[in-house]
Amino acid sequence: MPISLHLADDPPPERADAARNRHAVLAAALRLVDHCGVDAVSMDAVATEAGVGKGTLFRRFGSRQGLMAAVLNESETQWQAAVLSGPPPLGPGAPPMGRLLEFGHSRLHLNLTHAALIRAAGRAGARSYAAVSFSAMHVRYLLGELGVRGDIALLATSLLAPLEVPILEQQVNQEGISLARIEAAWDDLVRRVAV
Amino acid sequence: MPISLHLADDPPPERADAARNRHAVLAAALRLVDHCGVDAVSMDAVATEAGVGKGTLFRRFGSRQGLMAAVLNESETQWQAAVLSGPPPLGPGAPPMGRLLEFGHSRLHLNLTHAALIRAAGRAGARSYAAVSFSAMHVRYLLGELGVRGDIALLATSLLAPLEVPILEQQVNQEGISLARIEAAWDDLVRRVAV
DNA sequence: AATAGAAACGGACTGCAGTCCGGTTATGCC
DNA sequence: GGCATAACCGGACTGCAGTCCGTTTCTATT
Repeated sequence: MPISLHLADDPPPERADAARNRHAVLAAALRLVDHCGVDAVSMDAVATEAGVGKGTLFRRFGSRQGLMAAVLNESETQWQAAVLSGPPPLGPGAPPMGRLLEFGHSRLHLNLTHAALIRAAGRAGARSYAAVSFSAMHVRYLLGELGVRGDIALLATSLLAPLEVPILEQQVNQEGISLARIEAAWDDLVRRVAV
Repeated sequence: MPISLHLADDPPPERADAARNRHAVLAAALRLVDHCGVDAVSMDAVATEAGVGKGTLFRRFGSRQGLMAAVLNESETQWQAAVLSGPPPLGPGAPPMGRLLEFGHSRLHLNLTHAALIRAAGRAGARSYAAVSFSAMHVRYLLGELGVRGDIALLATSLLAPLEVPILEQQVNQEGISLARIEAAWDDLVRRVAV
């Protein structure tokens, strides 16, 4: 009596020790990142903290960027859930324009909060595919609801681009622009784009 | 009878051997980058090719990013000259909207052409300060000419953001979007923003 | 329960970015 | 022209990302 069946064999099932090690590595990485800051965490340190060999880290996560992307994914998943099914105006229930503006503010703050981690994750594995494509999909949907005409997909990209980490960090750290002003400018941009 | 006077002593004058070495390093780096591609060029290789020690490279350019930024700067300078004083519609003489659209297309192509170098230059020294601030300044100026109302500085940033390398590479390499479509979408964005 | 085979493990190994310090060379002054 | 000083030079050294391969551990089958 098998406890879990494995029907479509495309993804070969993960071995028990592999799963255990993956969780140990993720927990160790999260611990070290919280404690020392992203940039001070080396792969050797994570391996030692997790009690595994270095080869294991690279086998499971491919690279340092991949590991950081996996750590980042923990919080991104929560945020995505809040967008898809949390309370309005971020979640469903509010009018589309209200949701869109709230979405931008929320993403802006999240990008600044996780700036170092997002940078360390680079474009490996999860980020440029999970976070970016989720956000793009959601903005496309809201632009559709608003009845915006034109190349919705690229308009969505254009609205998300000014919220990217390097740009926000330039504005906040180099030019000393306040968050309130950035939010207001983004609201203005959205209103101009959304007819 | 001194050949060159040095009036304001704030920047202490560069020693002759230092200048010679800097040119040798830049020439060697450019040669190697053209020949092997940016990512295959190591600092040791540049030092050997230029016939100097590794310490010299790091003294003059600070980091690999700094060296790549210096290499990049050679072509950026040419482009800036074309924008400021070249033939219209990129240079002065054309109506502002025409210049703005041409500027975007030009920057888009340049960013894709130099994508690897721009990425390697990161946000060191020149890029996030020369190229970005030059572009921002120019777009602010054109938006002013167009009579656009609002937070011109941040609107300029918002227009430039979708032209950044990571976003263009995602669109072109991952999603297979054509350059023509990206150009058209940017034109559309500009027209929506510029009232 | 024993076994065969495949997948995962781990630590020694490589290559590169960046640092450091003793030696060298240019410049300003006498 | 000679000398003192400060800047520059260069290569050996460190630490980390990523690789490789012999060894161990799991799982399916009988």
